[in-house]
Amino acid sequence: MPSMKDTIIGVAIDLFHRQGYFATSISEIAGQCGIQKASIYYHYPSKENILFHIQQVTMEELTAYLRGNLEGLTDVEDRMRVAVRSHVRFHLNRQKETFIANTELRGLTPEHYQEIVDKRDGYEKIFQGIIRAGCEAGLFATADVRILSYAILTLCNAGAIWFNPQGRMAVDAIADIYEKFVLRGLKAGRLTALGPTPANQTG
Amino acid sequence: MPSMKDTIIGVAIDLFHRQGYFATSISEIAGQCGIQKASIYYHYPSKENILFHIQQVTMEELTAYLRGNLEGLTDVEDRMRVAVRSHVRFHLNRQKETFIANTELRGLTPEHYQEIVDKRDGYEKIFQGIIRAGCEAGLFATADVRILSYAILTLCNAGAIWFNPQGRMAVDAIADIYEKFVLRGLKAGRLTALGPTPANQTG
DNA sequence: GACAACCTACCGTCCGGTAGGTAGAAATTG
DNA sequence: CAATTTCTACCTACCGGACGGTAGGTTGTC
Repeated sequence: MPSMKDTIIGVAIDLFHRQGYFATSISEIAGQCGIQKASIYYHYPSKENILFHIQQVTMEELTAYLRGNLEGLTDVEDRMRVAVRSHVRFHLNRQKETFIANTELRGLTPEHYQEIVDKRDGYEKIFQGIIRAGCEAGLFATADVRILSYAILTLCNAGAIWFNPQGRMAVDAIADIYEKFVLRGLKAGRLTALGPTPANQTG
Repeated sequence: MPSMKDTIIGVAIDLFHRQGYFATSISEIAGQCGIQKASIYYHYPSKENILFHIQQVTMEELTAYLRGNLEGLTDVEDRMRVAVRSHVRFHLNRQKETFIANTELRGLTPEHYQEIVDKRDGYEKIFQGIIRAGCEAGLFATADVRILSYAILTLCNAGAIWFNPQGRMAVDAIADIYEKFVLRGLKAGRLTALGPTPANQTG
């Protein structure tokens, strides 16, 4: 049987995901936990702290999962493939938390906001390191590393928005699609020589 | 001199973008417009209606921009390139509005929500049509068309999050990076035959 | 009897929205 | 042309309700 502390987090994750942080009230969380509003404050000091706790744990586990998966791998392409798969898998398996972590930054106090942003930066740096290594090895087409890393991470987040655990697609099948798309997108090679882009895009 | 109706929208776009819809009050919008809270209700019937108006106009203009850019193009690859550039350009040039349209869906009434989602579906269908044509022509690697379209659109949205109009990167340079990444990612070809993916990704 | 884990009852604040009024420009009318 | 009405674009003042959070009491267990 989970502790009430954990139950609160679970309910909060569910509600924040469904309705958003600001649209969810403490009484609502308490109600779904089967306790009164004031009892929430026995376990957590504030509503913001619940949100912060969710984000903190999610970011730490996301990073730990990636590090664990990358451990021992040296080949750049392998590392990139594994990194993408790790990212996608975590986001699909922990759909609600990662969605909250991606969209509810604004509910945090400035200090907590900074802490989460720092954690996210650290996570992104792992991807940027792989991309940079791939570019230097001549394996990836050279482009702005930060832009590429944001692009890849955002792209993989997409899955978490529409993914339905009961739906027809399995996590691994989705990870496959993203992995191939990203690796092809990164790769240098003759396929990149596709001639000039169509003209006349003023706007 | 812009009308007060337009001023309100402009201020609302700015505040919704900076603070979020729920964290922005009507009095705050009114304050920045130099009028009283109640006067807002002379121009718009509700706070939600202001949000809806922003989203509706943005989605309509986004779609019109894409259709205009695609007009007359028949080659699938050309169409995809232009579609990506169109999407990226609009999102960078109309950064605040598109950000709101992407993140503040929850503030809408069910009816208005449905209306915006329908508009977005229509926009996505244009991309899906191009992808499908590319797959059928054997030009693009075959994969789930809907997943690919979400991936591409989300990927291109990424720019609007961090883009700084005063920063070092020009809109066209960013559009270039995304265009190349997406086209490589989509293409069928020998570079996709990269051997099996690294093993052991249990989660 | 100490402490964990709840409860009831309440507070101050803020927010979206409304009621009703007013100054002045524009339109209508004799 | 002058008198009057109508309309636009605002205003002040207020309401009901919800929300985050607090004070302080109660119950059951070690």
